[in-house]
Amino acid sequence: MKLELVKDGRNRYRLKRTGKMAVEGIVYANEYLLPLIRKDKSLQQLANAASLPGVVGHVCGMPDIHEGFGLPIGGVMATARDGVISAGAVGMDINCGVRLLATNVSAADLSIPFLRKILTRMEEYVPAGVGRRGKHDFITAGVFEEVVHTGIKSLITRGCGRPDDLEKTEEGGCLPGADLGAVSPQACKRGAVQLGTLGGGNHFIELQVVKQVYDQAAGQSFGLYPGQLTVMIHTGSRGFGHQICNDYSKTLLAAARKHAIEVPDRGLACAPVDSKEGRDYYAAMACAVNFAFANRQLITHDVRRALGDIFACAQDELGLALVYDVAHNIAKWEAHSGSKVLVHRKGATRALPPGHPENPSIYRQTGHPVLIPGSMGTASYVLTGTEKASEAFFSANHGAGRVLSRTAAMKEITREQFERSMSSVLYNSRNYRELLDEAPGAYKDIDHVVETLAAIGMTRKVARLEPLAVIKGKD
DNA sequence: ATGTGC
Repeated sequence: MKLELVKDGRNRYRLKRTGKMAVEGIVYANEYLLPLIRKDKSLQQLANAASLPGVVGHVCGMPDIHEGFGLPIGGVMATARDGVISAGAVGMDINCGVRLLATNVSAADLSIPFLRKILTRMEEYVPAGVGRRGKHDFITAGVFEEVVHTGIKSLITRGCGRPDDLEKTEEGGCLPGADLGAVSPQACKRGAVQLGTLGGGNHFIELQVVKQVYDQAAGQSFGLYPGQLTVMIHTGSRGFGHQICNDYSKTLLAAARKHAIEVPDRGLACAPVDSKEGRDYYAAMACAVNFAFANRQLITHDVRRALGDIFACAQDELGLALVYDVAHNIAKWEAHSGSKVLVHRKGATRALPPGHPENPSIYRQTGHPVLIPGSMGTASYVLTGTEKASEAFFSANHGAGRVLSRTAAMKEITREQFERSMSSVLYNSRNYRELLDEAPGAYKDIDHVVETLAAIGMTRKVARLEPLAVIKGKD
């Protein structure tokens, strides 16, 4: 199948309908990003998604798009009530997402040894790395079950958080419709012991400094100002979501066959939204979504404790207010152009415009914060959405996006390149090879990625954050 | 992303 990508305005391309595509694709890229996007199977994967039953509007590729399992990472696909739901279009790490905490501390006052002390204490409190288990004894099987059904509220009522954390989390930290009855015993077994752990790969806890505020009003509303120390947390649903995605990829493949749905790629295995298999996947996915919100909540609690310890003061003297928490691997029912559609975002962030009723009331005027983590040596951004993003179901990119696979990064990036790219950032590893697959050189240029949408008014830049010190999971 | 495994 020959794919045709036609430029249609600045930084915007239409992927024309061909073969079995029911809708067109839209891809956002500038001149630097477009050749990178053409290098892998992203466009073919978008075209595959466009052929699924009940897909509506456009399938969209964000500027950080790259090849994934089924739907590309950086992809958005919406389906109607009579359409399908796909686990591969949500991703392996269900509700992978980002949180930002704002301190009232000036970053310039912090010495390198002091930052190192904070890193060490955070590492003590938050287990990091593949397969690690959580340290909080109160997370019994009963609490786990409560958490997956009620999200972050159950942790906040147990003293692991503040009341205002609730309204500063997407969906209030709980996606409705979760049912642990739809989750395999194996997934429960993995999940119950992993709450409050960081994981590996691109997950991190990072100390940052607000380098620039572009939008004073939004910056003020979000509590951000130049020179301020912030903490960013990037993690997801760990082995729990991973197991659910694997389990349901098989279930949904069989279901597609049963319902006579032609699946263009097993990564896009799917079932009708309104079938037993479709409803079960949604109920299981919602469990993993709530687990991931709770995971970031518990890590937030541990980060607040760690900073309180090292600064030797009460936590709230340091501020440490939650700015916001966004999901970037999720499927949700949302109203778009007057009808409810199931928006699958995989490596894409919801970005509601100012005034949109789904914004939390404290951010109604500005639009909620959209958090975009860079790679570990590069800047992160805080953005807001705009009305112009409606064609993308109010979505923005989710990060920088890979440009080298993990294996390619291990082969191609030298020690000198790694050390140069990390020269101004503290990190928690003695051996650079442990972090090579996450080197800044393995990622696209975050400034290009963010600018691609900002330049055409699909997002507005609010603040740029630069890394000071980072904890990554190591094996 | 992930006990990196059908």
